[in-house]
Amino acid sequence: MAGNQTSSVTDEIANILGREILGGLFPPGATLIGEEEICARFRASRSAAREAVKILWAKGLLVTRPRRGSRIRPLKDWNFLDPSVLGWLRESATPRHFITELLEVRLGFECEAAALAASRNNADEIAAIREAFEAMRAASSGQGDPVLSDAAFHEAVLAATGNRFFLPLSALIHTALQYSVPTTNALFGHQVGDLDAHGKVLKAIEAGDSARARKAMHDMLSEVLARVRTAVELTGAA
Amino acid sequence: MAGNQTSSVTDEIANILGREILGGLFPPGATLIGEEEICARFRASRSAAREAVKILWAKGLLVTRPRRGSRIRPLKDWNFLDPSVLGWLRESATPRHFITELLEVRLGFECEAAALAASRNNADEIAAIREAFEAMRAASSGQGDPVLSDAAFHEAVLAATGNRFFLPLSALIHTALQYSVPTTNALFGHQVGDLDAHGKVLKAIEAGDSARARKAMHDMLSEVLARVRTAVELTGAA
DNA sequence: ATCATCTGATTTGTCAGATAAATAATTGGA
DNA sequence: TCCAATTATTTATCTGACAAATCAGATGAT
Repeated sequence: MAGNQTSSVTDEIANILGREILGGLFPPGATLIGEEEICARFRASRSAAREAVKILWAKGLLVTRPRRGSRIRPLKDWNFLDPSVLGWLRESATPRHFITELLEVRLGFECEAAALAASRNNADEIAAIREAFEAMRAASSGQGDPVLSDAAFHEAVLAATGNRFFLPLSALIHTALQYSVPTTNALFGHQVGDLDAHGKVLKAIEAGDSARARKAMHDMLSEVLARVRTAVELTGAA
Repeated sequence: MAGNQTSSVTDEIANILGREILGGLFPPGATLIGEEEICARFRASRSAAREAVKILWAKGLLVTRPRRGSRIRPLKDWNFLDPSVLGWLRESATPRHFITELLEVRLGFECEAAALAASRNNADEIAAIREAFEAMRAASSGQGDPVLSDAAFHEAVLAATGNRFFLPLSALIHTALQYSVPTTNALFGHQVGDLDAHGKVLKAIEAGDSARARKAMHDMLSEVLARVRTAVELTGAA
């Protein structure tokens, strides 16, 4: 992910401030630095500063009012499932708690997603799951990125639900994998067992067996959770 | 919901354009009207127009590029769980499919949330669930808003998970209830049975019984789903 | 004729400065 | 001490300008 492809001034400001907010530099209830100070700090115009703050506002991180400045909102209003917010959080999160939290949520909706994908039985979308599975197999023998193919598998399952509200959760999965796959791989080597688990999910969905798909997904994620917990104990709690 | 409390120019533009995008006026791949046209249409400055577009960008609806304008992104990139996006979608959604989709997702994560809330066993947060339950009881006899107290109950469960990533889902619950409660109430009158179902969830969580909490939540949501399907059949499919 | 390159037009990105509106802080009077 | 008017500060909006990116068409070479 080297490509720091010269993002715009506005995005740069939004990213840095977002990172600082998620990192705890501006906790809920605090007030962000004012527009003028943002301009000075980033050597940018007020337009850029304002648009950056609007981005943070759009993600639920703060509210702005004349004279009062930008006040950080309570955590319950933060859009933790937003891709950018997840990214900012990832950079400052304590690994142990972070990955456990992500897996708890995945355990909730991914099992249901697998069940729905099986019941929906859409040929094209199931084919996409199969392709991602083949990519994972290739990646397990060194051909391709294991994180990306793994993420593609799970995202394909979400798409196969035919339910729009599952789609935004792919960002969470992506973040979780970026975190957990390298960690567990470093300790246990390539996860051939994980490939089998994914295969079981795929087969259950192909068979249109909702209950089996749900269980296969549940088993797989529980396994990952157990492995991560083991890894944490070995490396020491963060 | 009378309070159209004179939102800012920027918000006004973002709301209207967001509604139009979610309503299908600008489908994925299409290009939004340009900044100049936005200025003309809303009689606003370019600053306001640009900040509005930035909001839509922040929610994943579009990408902007010089000369190419704002291109609407594919559905998979839309932040369907964002409160504003949900609101815009609600205004133009076909009721039958919409409410079913929402319940499918709730069935996924709310059962897990109830189980987590039970295992976490945080006294303060469980007290909040109980309070919301009492508010529901009051609302069922005409004292207070049934939608708000119902939403408060479910949001309290999410908060009791101690997991930040469940919090943003409260917007989805709120939207779902605004939709389903009036619909089912109109057909079946006040839902006393629903109150019992909520009571079972509360008791399981208070007892710290994860499995029972999960099942109670599942039973309740399945019941709602069944009721909504019945209601749809009675009123005619949309 | 086909392709690459150059030129111009169009649209977003950024900057600068000014005025309006909202609200916190201060001040003055009763 | 308390309340009301005033002042100061911050965001909200507007205007106008230039920069940068990119598409479309013209130009030229092979």
